[in-house]
Amino acid sequence: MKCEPDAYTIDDLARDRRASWEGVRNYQARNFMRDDMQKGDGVLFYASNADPSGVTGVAVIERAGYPDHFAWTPRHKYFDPRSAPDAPVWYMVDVAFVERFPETIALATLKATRGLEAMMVTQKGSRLSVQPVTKPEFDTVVRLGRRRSGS
DNA sequence: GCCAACGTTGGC
DNA sequence: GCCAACGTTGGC
Repeated sequence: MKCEPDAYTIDDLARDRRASWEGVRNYQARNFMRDDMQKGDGVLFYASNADPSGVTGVAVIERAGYPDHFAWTPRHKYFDPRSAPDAPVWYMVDVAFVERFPETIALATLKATRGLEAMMVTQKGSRLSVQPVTKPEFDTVVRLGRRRSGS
């Protein structure tokens, strides 16, 4: 799951311990949250538009997809008149903090790592803010994150 | 700040 | 339903 550091970081999540992931306004990303993400699923926290951009830590799905009520909150920045309580258009999940990597695993590192060639985020033009990750990919990235800590 | 890639909108 | 115009994302 991607987020720009200006908006939210893994450190923010470490402090808050839990956060709702509202504001996703892309249908494909919504479908992943609404249909596929289950409580207990691992999450790679990705800082986009960062220096460097990359995976900064791990979270876990704390609550599976549910309607993004900010979409029907007038004057909220995520308001969308197409969505309504009886016919929600947008969905969100809740995530909980798991761990923060000592160093960002930069996108360039992900691209250079064997086993991540097919990972969505390493593909050109990969803009989706919520992307599926396979178990082997997840494990490979977590291993990278921990290796850099010397642990 | 540039700009390629991509998604969405809307005229026809 | 096509597709040009436009807006956004996000790496660099």
